[in-house]
Amino acid sequence: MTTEPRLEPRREQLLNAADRVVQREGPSASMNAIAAEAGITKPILYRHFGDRNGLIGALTERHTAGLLAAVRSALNEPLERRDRVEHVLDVYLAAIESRPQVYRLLTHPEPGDPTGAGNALAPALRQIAEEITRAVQQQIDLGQDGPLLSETWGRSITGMVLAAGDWWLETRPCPRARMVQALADLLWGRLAAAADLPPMLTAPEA
Amino acid sequence: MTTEPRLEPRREQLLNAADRVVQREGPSASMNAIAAEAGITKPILYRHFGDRNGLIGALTERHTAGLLAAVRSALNEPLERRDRVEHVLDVYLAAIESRPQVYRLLTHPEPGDPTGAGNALAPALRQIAEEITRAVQQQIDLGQDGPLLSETWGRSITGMVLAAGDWWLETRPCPRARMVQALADLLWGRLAAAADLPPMLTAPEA
DNA sequence: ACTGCGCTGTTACCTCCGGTAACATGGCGG
DNA sequence: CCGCCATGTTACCGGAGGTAACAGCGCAGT
Repeated sequence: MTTEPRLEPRREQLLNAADRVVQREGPSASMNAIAAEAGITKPILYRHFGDRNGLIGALTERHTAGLLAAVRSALNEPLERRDRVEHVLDVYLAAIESRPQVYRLLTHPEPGDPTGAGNALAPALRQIAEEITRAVQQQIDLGQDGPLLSETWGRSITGMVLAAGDWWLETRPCPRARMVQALADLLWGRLAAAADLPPMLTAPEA
Repeated sequence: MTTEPRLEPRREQLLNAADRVVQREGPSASMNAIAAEAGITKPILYRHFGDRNGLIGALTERHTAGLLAAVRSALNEPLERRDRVEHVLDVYLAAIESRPQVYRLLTHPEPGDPTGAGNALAPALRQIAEEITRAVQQQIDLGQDGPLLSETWGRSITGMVLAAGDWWLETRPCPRARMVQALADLLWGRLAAAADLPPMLTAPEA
């Protein structure tokens, strides 16, 4: 995105090394470890990327493109609305399932930057949220509240799928298709539509 | 929760100091800074709390109780379902609004612990998620999929409100009541029910 | 052929952090 | 008077991110 790969080959090699280390050790890999994997020492890394945030930023930018493109394309698939939503959910879950370590990096980077933090959504996820917002705005008629609702919902849906996806990856409580159904059902208001259950008595042991 | 306050007064004093520092400097405050605020030096902190995670853990436990109790009570309010949900949302947003730094600590702690991380939901939020799960299970008839759906939805709703709440707190795009409406509308399937918008043509500039 | 420049690389160091070891002090019940 | 226990200290360790200073190498330009 920022520069063509062919123009900065050394940078690409270093990013490849960093990628390998992060796959192996997680996003908290040290700069020393990355430098060692690349067969060099720290100062070179800093020359190329400025600081740690620059490195992991460049690393995430690489992978963000793919996920973002997949989600965007899913959002514009010519399907019935419910099928489209299910498709988007499935694409996201399939992505985090196929390469968990990569997407852990995108979804849960080490904050590091104390300025303006306190945000649940990492940059890659913010981009996804914006994509959802845009899609909602373009495809659905929400009246005059459209802008506020679509902005809110973009972030909300992203946070929802993020939390659900993390939990699903960790505990694998069900196959992917069922998870997609559960999330789509929630968005389709099944929580609101389902019948009441009789209130629990104080002693249900009888 | 773990110990009565009166039994360990020193510990409470230290936690008070830590609290002050975290309010002032955010969750990444150093142990030295906390010790200095308490008028002592590091080793005493480590004697009382073991390590940094112990300290911030004790600190979060303190505040978690209040938020959790508020949410739980809201979940059991005898209202119509929509009103109850709105009430829960409002309680949560009011809480993070009233003391943002405190709830930033609960919702976005410094990970620190590399084992088993990669989870979007901090401990306090996991407890909220469980509370929602329990409420859904007790109050709503979801058929035989109940357990899976309620577990999924508990996490999902928590993640959704977390992301939306963070964004709302940061940018304040609307008053709280409107935010509550936007979120409740999403849960009530308005995304599914709203009318289609005509597909954008390739050149809408004409 | 020499010079300058830009890129690659190194060693050695700084500061700050979480965490620990070793030692000193003071109150208090037996 | 004696332990004992909690309180407190200074001084240190290893490792993190980050930087300064220096060294080689290839390759233009004159």
